[in-house]
Amino acid sequence: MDYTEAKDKFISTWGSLGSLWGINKAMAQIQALLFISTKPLSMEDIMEELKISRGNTSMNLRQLMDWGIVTKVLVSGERKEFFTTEKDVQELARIVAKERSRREIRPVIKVLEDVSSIKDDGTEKTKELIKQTKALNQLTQDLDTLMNKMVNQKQNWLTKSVLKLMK
Amino acid sequence: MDYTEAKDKFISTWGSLGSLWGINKAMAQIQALLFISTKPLSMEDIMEELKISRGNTSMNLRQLMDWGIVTKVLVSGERKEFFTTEKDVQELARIVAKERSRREIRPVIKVLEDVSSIKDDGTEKTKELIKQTKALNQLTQDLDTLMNKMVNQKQNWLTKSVLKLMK
DNA sequence: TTAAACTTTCAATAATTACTGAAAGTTTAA
DNA sequence: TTAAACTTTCAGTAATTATTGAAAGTTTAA
Repeated sequence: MDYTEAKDKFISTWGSLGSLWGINKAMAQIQALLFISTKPLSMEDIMEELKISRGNTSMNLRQLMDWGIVTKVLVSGERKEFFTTEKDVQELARIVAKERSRREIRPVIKVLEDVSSIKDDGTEKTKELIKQTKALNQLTQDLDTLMNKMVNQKQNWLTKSVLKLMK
Repeated sequence: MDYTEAKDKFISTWGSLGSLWGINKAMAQIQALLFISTKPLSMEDIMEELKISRGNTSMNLRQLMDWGIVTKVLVSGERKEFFTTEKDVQELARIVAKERSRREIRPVIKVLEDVSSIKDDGTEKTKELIKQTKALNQLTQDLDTLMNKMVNQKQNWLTKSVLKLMK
């Protein structure tokens, strides 16, 4: 496997994987491209490399910036904008974990809290609904807490977490 | 909020959340319905409650069974099939974690291994590709290991994990 | 200023994914 | 057996989501 083949394989795999970490294909592919690039890329560069339109590139770069994964960089002497992504995988994972917690997990916890706190009218089905959504709420909150704890250990969070759990 | 409203809210929220844990809407809604039901439900029951077709119900139940989340139960005196889901949230989370590891994470690790082991031709871009995919591979494997460790603590895995990480 | 160089927006369209319903398949009771 | 009761399959269709490209918007250099 040569460079080009490996690069394409990485970008397309990472792209189709986007759904796993909650973003769309183009977004994931742009991030992948920047991730293995040795220097910041312009919109033209990205469009050409991934064969996607200007509009698509613009919208997805914006989203990546909203996530805090990609940043604009100024290249002196150049008028157009250039982009880079966070290059440290652990920092990247931290950002993704925090964003997903904020965007997806918290809102769910809110709904589970509302649903699980309806009035118990004494019927079996109401009791079951309350019991099960309470359990789900507890689990979701615990997982969210756990994730945030891991991710807030800053340096080498993963290694530290693995070590602690080995005991 | 009364029972029906709470139930509908739970089912629809859980359904739109399916993507978070990697399954489609109908699949997640069926699981949600079974999760708060006090007794096993037939295909008819599910179709009627969720207003979905027979075909859709059949296909999604099958998938839920493939995941190991839903099981057929025999109700004596009844000819048709009835279904229940795992009712324990922790066990449910363990199943989902294991399945996602098997279905999604392992295949990615495979690709990352292939890509990161291409021959270093000395160019900067090849070095960068190798370096970055190696880092990603390491991270992915560590997270997978961590997840499996947590989940294999069987009883009260979440609580135990949280406690260990608190230190 | 203004016009060239660049970016963003968004309506139209394409691609993907999910769903339906009827026909084919299977099981069971008589 | 057979026919009623049930489940599965899958081609066609609907719903959703992603993408394009051109017009509108913005910035900068002269």
